[in-house]
Amino acid sequence: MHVRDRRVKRTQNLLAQALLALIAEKGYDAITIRDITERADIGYATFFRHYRDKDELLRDVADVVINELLEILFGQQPGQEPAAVGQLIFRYVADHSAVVRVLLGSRGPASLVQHVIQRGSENVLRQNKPRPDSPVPAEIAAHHLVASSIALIQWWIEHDMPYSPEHMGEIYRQLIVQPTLTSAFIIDPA
Amino acid sequence: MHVRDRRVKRTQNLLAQALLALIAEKGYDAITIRDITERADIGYATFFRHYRDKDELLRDVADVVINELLEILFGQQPGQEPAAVGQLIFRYVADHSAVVRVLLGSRGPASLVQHVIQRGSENVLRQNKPRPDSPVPAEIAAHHLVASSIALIQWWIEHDMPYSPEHMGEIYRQLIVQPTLTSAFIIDPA
DNA sequence: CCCTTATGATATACAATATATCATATTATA
DNA sequence: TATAATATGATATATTGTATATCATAAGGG
Repeated sequence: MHVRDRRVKRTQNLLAQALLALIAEKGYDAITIRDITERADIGYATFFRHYRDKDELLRDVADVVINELLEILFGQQPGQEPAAVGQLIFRYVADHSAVVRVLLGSRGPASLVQHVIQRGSENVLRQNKPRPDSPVPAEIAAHHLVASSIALIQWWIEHDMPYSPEHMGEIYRQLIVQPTLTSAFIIDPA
Repeated sequence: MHVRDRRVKRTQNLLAQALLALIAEKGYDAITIRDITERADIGYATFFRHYRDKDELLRDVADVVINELLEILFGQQPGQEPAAVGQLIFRYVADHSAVVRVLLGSRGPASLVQHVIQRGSENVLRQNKPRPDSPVPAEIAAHHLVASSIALIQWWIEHDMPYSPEHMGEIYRQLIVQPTLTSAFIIDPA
């Protein structure tokens, strides 16, 4: 197992941190590559030795967070208490609000949110059994579940988290999880 | 009432049509202002006599469609059949799929979708009476209703509309309208 | 019909991307 | 620790796209 050159790791870390800080400051679109390299105190040309463009760096940064969140959401036993899962989500978001705000917020690129929805839907479909007689196709239900979860998180973050994670978990259950599960999936109790 | 100079109207129309065509072809971000003016067969500098930048032109174009859609959704009597409203939405989308695909699709900018959600939520709140004892705040319910409607439309469009508007209307009712209304609003029958 | 104004064509300043080169410093590893 | 490999910094440069200014011409309004 090769440990990559420390210089590379250092550079990429500095670039990632610089990008996150800058998105929070002025939004993704307004950032130039020179902004990033100056903030990271890295030579301008060095950026292109690691990433083709801004988007590639962002994807790299985002993957870490996305995998972490998906792990929390789907890394556990299926058939778990839906309310408990909701609390877990909003606790995680609260604990990582700086980064999540950047990645899911309106200041980040839309493509990222689409990517998260894509990966989340696949997980939902993998872990839930569709109800055969439902007029709501499982694919749509999964997409709805994930997309509206993200929308709810976005609302919460953009309004500076005015309700507790517990409260949001309950809202999440009532507005999203319960209706989706009952109308499109078979609920298997533990 | 002043009728604006015909030349202005003509130029802005040409720019709008060019933008829509180009977004469909290669996505919003990839478009340059020179692309637009060449497609519209308009002088490059002329663009800036009408719009500050690409985004301003897009907003101008989008407002027409957004107002039309909101008119359909909320211009009618409240307490209407939810299923009927759902069908209206998906019929409208089907009839204007080229433009809607551009405006709500992944190739357009995220800010537009946020704007639609914002305006839609305000309308929902204005036309529905919140249930006082609900753990789900009306503001969140309204946001959820609109945001997940748009997500559903996006799914439908991006999958080339595999189900009929009637079927989508039923899915819409079951997955979104019914749960949202029952958990956060007072349903008043006609 | 005449005056106003929108447009086209063109030039130019400027900002940002993307690549190339070469000397230097850092790292891996034998 | 010595040596070879390579990542980095600094710099130059080509390219692309934005944004503004100017002036002659054409189109439209009253």
